[in-house]
Amino acid sequence: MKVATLKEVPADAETASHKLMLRAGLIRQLASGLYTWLPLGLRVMRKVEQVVREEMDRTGALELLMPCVQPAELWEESGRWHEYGPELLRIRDRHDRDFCFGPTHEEVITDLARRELRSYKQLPVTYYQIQTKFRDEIRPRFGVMRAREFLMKDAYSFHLDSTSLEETYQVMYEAYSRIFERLGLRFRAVQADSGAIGGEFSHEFHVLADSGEDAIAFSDQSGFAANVELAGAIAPATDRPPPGEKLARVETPNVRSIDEVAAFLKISPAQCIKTLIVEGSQGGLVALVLRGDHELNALKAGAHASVASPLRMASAEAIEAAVGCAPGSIGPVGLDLPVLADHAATVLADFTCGANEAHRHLAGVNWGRDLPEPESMDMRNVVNGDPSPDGQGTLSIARGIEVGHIFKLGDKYSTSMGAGVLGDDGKNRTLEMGCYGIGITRIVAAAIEQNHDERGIVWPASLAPYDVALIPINMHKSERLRQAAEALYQKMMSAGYAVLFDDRDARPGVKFADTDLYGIPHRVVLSDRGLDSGTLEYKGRLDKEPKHVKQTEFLDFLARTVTNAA
RNA sequence: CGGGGCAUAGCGCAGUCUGGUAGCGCAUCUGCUUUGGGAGCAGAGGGUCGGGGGUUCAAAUCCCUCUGCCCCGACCA
Repeated sequence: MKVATLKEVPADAETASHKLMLRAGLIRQLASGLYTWLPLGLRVMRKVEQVVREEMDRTGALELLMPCVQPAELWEESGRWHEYGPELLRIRDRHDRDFCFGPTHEEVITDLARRELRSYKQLPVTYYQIQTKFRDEIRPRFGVMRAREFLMKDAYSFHLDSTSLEETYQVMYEAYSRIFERLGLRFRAVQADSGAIGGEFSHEFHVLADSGEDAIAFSDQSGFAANVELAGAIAPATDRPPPGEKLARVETPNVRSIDEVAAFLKISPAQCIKTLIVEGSQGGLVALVLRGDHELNALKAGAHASVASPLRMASAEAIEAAVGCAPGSIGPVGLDLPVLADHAATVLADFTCGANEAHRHLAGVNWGRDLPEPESMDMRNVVNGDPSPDGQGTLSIARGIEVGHIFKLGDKYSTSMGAGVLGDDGKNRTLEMGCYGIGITRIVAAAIEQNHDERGIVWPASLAPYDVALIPINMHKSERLRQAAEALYQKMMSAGYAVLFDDRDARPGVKFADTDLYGIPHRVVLSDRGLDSGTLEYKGRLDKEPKHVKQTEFLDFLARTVTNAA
């Protein structure tokens, strides 16, 4: 192992996986969002690739490889040359022709399909590749978790009709589940928004980890699971209580946020409402009203006809001009803007809100009495304890890292790019498409997020760069130990194990610490002491104490202990 | 892109306010001692102080400018 480990972490690493990948020598940064994969890291990446490839092959998908660099013409055809925005890295060749570095491959595969697929008899078919992608992320972060250049498995399926697409979608769903199981990851498949790639329906696969960037909601009593972006909040079953208090204007000097208001007035945030001003779809502004302890769901709110989509918060100046006060003192009473309220805010009585004057709030406010009944809709993020949208059980919220995403694309690309086949009636039929992605490099980071301790990485067997670390103690002073260690190394290699032979002239503590940092699942220590007693020492990465195993029985012992020998 | 920060040896940092011989820890190399959880001692190498301009007798330090990187928000595998 020629790459040095680091005791100190580069200052710009924040997450556990990023720090550990740098410390253990898996990656080195070249520039923002660009990483070199060092030998140890590459071995892990290849492991992920291998599992993904095996499971894709098992579904009958066919591997191919498309170029990273793609001609602009194809993107013009699909319309995405203009839609995709600055995340698409555009480049020009020596003839001044436009190209991009592919962030995804729908255009290229659809172009291939329209050339190669002639007859319904060739369907259904699924192609996949494991290829480098480039997305010029606004803000790359967390090491390879959100890099600009990354390795992705992307698959595309082609069908005569939506029934066939549905079948393959199911096959992929199951293949994905097997992949993440085999990789030893705790994961969850959830309903998701299909985002910029387009299409009607999709699932995301999330590796569960507290550091995850996504929030996912799942029911304790049914299979319901969805990205919080998408999880419906059920309107409260209870009716609004009748007004019990008189409308009152209260002085709230320098009190702005909901938490500050609640603390100042000694009430619960759930008894306050917050009013957010967003841009309307026809210009102008719209007021969105939520219960104080709830968060706006931009996707839900943006879906309303009168709200600009995607949702855009109004600027402070626009608010000042329309309302006459700064954000922080806004409320729906007497507001000359369309008001949309979340269901949970609609059922509040005697609530507190901004007075549309600096340093003042209103208390004891009631819909219908003090201001018109609002239009009520679902526009908040679900929270822990909400009822499940399918009516079964309550929701829990967990953090997740999105490592896979499957879409039904329908005919979005096949129509715009003219991809069809002849049906059995001799007429041209537009292809139905599905697309299925897995972030190979992101999985490496996600696996570390989920599997590490204070000493370093703890690889699941299927991801470990080596099965076993072989550590001779003071080998450089003992010729018989050297011979024994090398003989054992050869024996283990012949038995099919991937062995990291730490033959450095280093002190044992250094080797132990590095082995733990690398996350090698199994460790074998060979010493003069052991040779004298005919034993070897074995310790699993998470074991507290080592075991002593007779040399003669060692390979049998390994065979029972190491589960993932190649 | 908006907001905030950083840039000094491979890594982590001090020095900058108040201009005057560029430092510390780790890592690296040599020697000796040591050798079961990141050894000790002695010595050594390693820097155009991110780039460019300016002020000054003198700039890591002051001024201008450019660049890179990181963090917080919208996007995504």
